[in-house]
Amino acid sequence: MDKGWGLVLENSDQVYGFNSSPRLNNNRNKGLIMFPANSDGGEDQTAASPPSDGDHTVAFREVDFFSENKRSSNEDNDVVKKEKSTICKELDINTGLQLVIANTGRDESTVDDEMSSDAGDKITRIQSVDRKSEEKKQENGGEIVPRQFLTNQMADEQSNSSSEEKTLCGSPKNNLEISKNKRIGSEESLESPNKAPRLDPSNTVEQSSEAIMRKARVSVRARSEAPMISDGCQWRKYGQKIAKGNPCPRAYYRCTMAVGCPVRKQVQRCAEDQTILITTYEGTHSHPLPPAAMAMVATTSAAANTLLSGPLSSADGLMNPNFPARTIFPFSTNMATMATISASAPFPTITLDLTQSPNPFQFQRPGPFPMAHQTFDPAQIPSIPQNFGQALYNQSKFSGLQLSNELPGQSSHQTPSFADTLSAATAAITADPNFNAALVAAISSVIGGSHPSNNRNDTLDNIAERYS
DNA sequence: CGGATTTGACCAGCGC
DNA sequence: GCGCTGGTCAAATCCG
Repeated sequence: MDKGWGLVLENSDQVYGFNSSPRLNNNRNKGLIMFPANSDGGEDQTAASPPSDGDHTVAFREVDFFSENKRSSNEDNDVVKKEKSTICKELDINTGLQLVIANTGRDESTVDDEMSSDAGDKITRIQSVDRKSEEKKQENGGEIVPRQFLTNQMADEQSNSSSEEKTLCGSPKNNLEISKNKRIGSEESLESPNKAPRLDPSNTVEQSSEAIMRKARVSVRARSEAPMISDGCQWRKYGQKIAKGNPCPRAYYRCTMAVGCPVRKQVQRCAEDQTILITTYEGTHSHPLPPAAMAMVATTSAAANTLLSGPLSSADGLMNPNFPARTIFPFSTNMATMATISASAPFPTITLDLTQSPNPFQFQRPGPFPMAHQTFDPAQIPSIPQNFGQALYNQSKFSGLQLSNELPGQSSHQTPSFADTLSAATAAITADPNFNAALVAAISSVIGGSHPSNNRNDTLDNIAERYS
């Protein structure tokens, strides 16, 4: 993984100029996005073989949602490498299970105390017991899945894990849901486009690491009539399927920026709300990326790391099993999911929900940014490399955003909450040329980006103190 | 003509 | 073992 991770501000022109492929300029594979065009828009927005947007005739302003005008720094690269290295170490011990174990342990402690009071014990057991049988036990009710929330959605997910997208769509108000993998085979099948044999537990660390990275998914939900989100990478559609429970077809794309790049993404519209486009990224690019793609890559990769970084560090204070999920995430009813770490899905998935506002992409002006009423503590999500977070933070500042970890109940006149940040980012995205930076900043917050001006640990401590 | 998309077929995992 | 489902392949087709 030689791509950069840090983000450095650059001229956004470069971003938009990246996709030079004629295809990308016409109605094919145009990743893009999300804003209904202004009345005077006039841009040709025919969707290209969208998974399901054939019915959408509205013209939209094409926007490179994730195109980024930043470059990575070597420092950030190092940081990421370190984190990956950590994962590898874990994998070295137990390649196939580590991811699940790690996530399970972390999430259960992060999410729900009632269900995870015995987190440590579970981790131990899971490590020494066949995961399949373990899951079976849990699913049979003999043992509650610790990482899941006590929500209806959770029940739904346990009974129906066929589609993470569906799950997410079905309960937009759940801000954080955590679970674990259920299927390893399918995950591993993705390891190789050519149906490579399943991973052998004795595989090299590198292989396992890659496999794990591929398992992690980052899903982005956003209202968009456009067929696909532009993220700066070049994608080639290689399949389309009608997934159960969703009349909208799911399109499969593969990164074509480099031969053999394992990154794939799925694009599908939400069954409940077809204006919501769900883009799920999976894998790690095996090639240098253009600035335009940095943001998304950094985001998804960081998110993936978040999911895969192993048992949460106690330093983060997230291991406290006494955290009532709903207390930590007292989301208001009028706000959709901000960030979701899904476990019922076949893969550990973190969902970045950008559908907060009725239609965040219809925002007319950049500021003042709308303040969300819900709060989301980024600290509840395992951290990503500090430098990365710093870079994003700096970027966010550049975009006129402020990141914070406001606690639930805290007055918004202090620093904006995560939700605020995301909302702000969303708003900025809709009207600010630097929207990319804003988005990245917001997302980075979701996935744990840190920044010096916010006392993340203090926030956690406060939470722990308040709710433990 | 080259590259991307379409789409039916195929494969593997999972549940019954 | 069989059927269902998700994911992928690859030939046919489309398009600039």
